[in-house]
Amino acid sequence: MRLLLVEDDRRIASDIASALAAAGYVVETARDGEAAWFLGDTEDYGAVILDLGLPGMDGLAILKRWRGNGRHMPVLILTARASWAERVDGIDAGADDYLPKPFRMEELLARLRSIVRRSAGHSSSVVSAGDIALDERQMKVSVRGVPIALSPLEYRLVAHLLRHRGRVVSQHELDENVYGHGEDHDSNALEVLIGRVRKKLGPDLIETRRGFGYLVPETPA
Amino acid sequence: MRLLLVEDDRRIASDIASALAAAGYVVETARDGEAAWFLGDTEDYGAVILDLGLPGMDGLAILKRWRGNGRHMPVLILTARASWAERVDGIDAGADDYLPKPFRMEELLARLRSIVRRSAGHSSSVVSAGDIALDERQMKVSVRGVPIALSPLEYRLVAHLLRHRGRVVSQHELDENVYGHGEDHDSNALEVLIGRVRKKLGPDLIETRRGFGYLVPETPA
DNA sequence: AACGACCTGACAATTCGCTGACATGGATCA
DNA sequence: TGATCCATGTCAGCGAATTGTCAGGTCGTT
Repeated sequence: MRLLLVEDDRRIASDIASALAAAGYVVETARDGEAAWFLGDTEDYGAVILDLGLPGMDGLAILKRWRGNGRHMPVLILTARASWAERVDGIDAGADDYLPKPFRMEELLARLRSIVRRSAGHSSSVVSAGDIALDERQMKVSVRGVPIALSPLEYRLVAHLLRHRGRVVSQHELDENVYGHGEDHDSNALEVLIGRVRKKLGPDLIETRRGFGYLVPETPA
Repeated sequence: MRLLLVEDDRRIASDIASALAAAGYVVETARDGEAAWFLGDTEDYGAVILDLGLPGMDGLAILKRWRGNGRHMPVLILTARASWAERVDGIDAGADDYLPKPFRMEELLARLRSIVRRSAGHSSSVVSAGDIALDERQMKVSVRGVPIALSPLEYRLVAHLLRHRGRVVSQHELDENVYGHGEDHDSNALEVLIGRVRKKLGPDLIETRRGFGYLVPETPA
């Protein structure tokens, strides 16, 4: 999953970014309000982590402008200011959650999982489709209860497809969420990856929609 | 909106209930775990406010059982225990938000608004005309429930016609929406495409309006 | 009847996605 | 250091699906 991290302090940003990367996310960072606003408005992220103490543009104003433009990705606000009035403001501005500094990285990850899960309309950190189950907390995939070892890229691919099961996901969207970004697309790396995942998880999990993308069907019970 | 408030302390329960009532909610209260679990499992609430310090049954266990039974209403957890580990547990159990006591009533209301807002906003994206149903999320077309495989161009054609069913769509408009733009057509590619779609979905779906374009009637059959 | 709009079947060129084989490069360990 | 494994990218080729073209046919309108 692709995340936007908005944090002006380089040290903190890199700490958070590496923790997120270790948890399997693709992270992009913005260090000022302008960049944050532009990226959040034009790119698609699975979630945004937004520090309110920004130079250039107020974080809440950015959030409100995103929401005003119909951007609905989940947003987790970070701030040193922890008064309840601030929290109310943040939540009413359209934030999905609010985390006061200092915080434990574990809590950040838990809240992130929560808002992502919620925005996908699920209530468990385990998603399943057919015989396949994905446990996002443990980053573990199993087929009929048998755990299957996946490489990092394979895991991201499966995770994104399962989070969006029941919907056709374009190759471009997969590119963005599995690989970082900016890859020249004269390569068939994605197709190879799909093939490898199919070999491991069975050929029926991922359907091809020629010309459009891939689909993991919703399990019809 | 109808809410379930789970809180064993009568004093606190009535304080919260009256604040919620003042904000325009209809509130029902459960004072022990058994009642809470039963009500949450059988009734439909817009949201649940769940105090963890319950007699009878642990709040998190109740929440997990709800989620396990497919109850997806938004849940806001209240608790005096405010350690980060507890919060992580609550969120991972499927809570939508977590509010440590003591709290301001304004913050409770703000968080409630937030989780309710979040849980709304799920639309179906299925269009149908007569026997034909189009699921735009899955890019799937079915006739009388039987899924039919369509090529990309065929799908775009059907999608555009169904989105604008009940009105005549000109060949030019179809050209623009099915193919990119700028095609000189001395070709009858579009007519061929129409033919192929009719062969797959039945000859009655698309009517020809000679000299004007094509029409998918609002509800044939 | 004549004309033009539209339909149909057949065919060929092209595109698309899949696969197996190989190359690269980083991590690990003796 | 060198051997080895694993993850991943690249490439070439295959096979099938897709789609434009064309050559008639059909139908409706005047």
